[in-house]
Amino acid sequence: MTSGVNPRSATRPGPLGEPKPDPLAPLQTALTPHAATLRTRRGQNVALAVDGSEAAFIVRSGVLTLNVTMPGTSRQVVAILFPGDVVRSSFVPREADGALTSASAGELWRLRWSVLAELATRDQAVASFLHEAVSRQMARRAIHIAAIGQFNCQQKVATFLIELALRTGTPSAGGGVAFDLPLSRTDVADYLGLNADTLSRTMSRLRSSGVLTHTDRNRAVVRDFRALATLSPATRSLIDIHSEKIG
Amino acid sequence: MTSGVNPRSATRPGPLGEPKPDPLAPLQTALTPHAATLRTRRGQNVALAVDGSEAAFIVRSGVLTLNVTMPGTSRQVVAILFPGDVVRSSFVPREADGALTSASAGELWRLRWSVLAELATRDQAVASFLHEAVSRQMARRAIHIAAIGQFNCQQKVATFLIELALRTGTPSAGGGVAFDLPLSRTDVADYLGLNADTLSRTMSRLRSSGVLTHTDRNRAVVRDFRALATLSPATRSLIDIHSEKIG
DNA sequence: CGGATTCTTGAGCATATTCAATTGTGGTGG
DNA sequence: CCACCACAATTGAATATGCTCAAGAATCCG
Repeated sequence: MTSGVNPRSATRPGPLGEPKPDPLAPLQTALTPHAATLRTRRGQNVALAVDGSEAAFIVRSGVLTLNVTMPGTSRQVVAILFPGDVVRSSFVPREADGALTSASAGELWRLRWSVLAELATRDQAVASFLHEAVSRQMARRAIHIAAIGQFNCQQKVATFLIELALRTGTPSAGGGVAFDLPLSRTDVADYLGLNADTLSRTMSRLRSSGVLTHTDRNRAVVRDFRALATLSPATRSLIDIHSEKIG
Repeated sequence: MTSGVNPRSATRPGPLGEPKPDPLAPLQTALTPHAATLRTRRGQNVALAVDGSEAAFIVRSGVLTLNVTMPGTSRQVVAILFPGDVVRSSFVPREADGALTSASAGELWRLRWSVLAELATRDQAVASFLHEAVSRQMARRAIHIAAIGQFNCQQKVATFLIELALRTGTPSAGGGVAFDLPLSRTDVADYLGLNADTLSRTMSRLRSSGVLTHTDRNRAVVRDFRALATLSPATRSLIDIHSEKIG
């Protein structure tokens, strides 16, 4: 059974092939004694609170989505979470039907927030990691908000593809970039504030214009990264954020 | 000169009139020795970095907007900042033309981030304040993202009005809620991912349907809060977030 | 009071949505 | 191995919602 689950997700090679060290390695000894390790499968939901009290989650591997559904509207994917990202239960407003959903097989650390906060007061590395993780996520959300609010359909899709290509892409034959699409069309549409039908149409247009190729339903190859890059107003910001994450 | 500047902004009475204690009072002695106090006027821009190094800003009074402009698109207001909110330079991605703009007269504390981070390691109250401030903001952004991504025009406008009414509203004669509109139509439109014309039209419709009244360009009265509340899918979440902020 | 903004409003238009039909995929069991 | 089913994705035609552009009204500020 090789389908669905991406065997590379645990080791996660860097963008365009550069190997990436695990940024959580230094924290492992500090955190693991207090953290529960959760293994998730595609589609699995993770409860946002541990018996009523606030929890913190640290993504070890895989991809998750943080979702919110306001009454009477369809779901909104508030953020796509990658390894190194941190979520607190309180990041999701109450009465908003929040959910943390695994998009691929992966691993999570879960701690009570009170415990993690306590650890942060003792261990400066933990405190600093938390601050930086949250700060990175704020910057990404700023891009996301700008994309949802100001971009047209094609720009939104291009932005999403570039985001993924930079995160999990590897060079493919012919100068392209290949990467997994851990999210379903519906997930992506809910992330971008688009209709799934419209999204599908837009991706088809990208495919027929030669920018994109699908080897598989869950895998894409960007044949012409340059062309794609010019389609998204956020390209420069995304590249910048991504290179920071490494250095 | 009473115009534009809201004389209440310094003391800031709570929602619907309950007096609200200054949540920053306990931190005053810890922070003020290291913070520069900036007084802003409506329309003023605040530089996001202090001579090249990362800065942190804590809103004392007034209202600010955090803006981002991707090349080739119009501006997006990423967040509206109220007293108690914290912003780091790194919350804005590079290459995104970030700006921190004052929407009303107000006061800011500015520190180098390195200094604030250092203070947080010594003083647990500071650390805890930072974590909670960021967490609150994450939750608000989740609502904002859901609003931009999923709501229609009327729902977006209703959501915005409720947000402001809960924040800065005071009961007015006849059971309504009166509050300042510190943002221009264009600002609000950029916040909601709408066209300014469309926004104006929508507010006119609310006005002619009796929900809303304008005494002044920068001041609004919600005559029927219930009716407005039913127009926004995020009402319950907003109320919840707002009541948390007090308790 | 006058000039410059900002806001409002209308008419026509464009983009994305809706709804429905069709095709494609992955998984299951014969 | 194939047939089948359920689900996801694609595609088309009609529609709706919000946008553009332009003109006029209101308000701000010197």
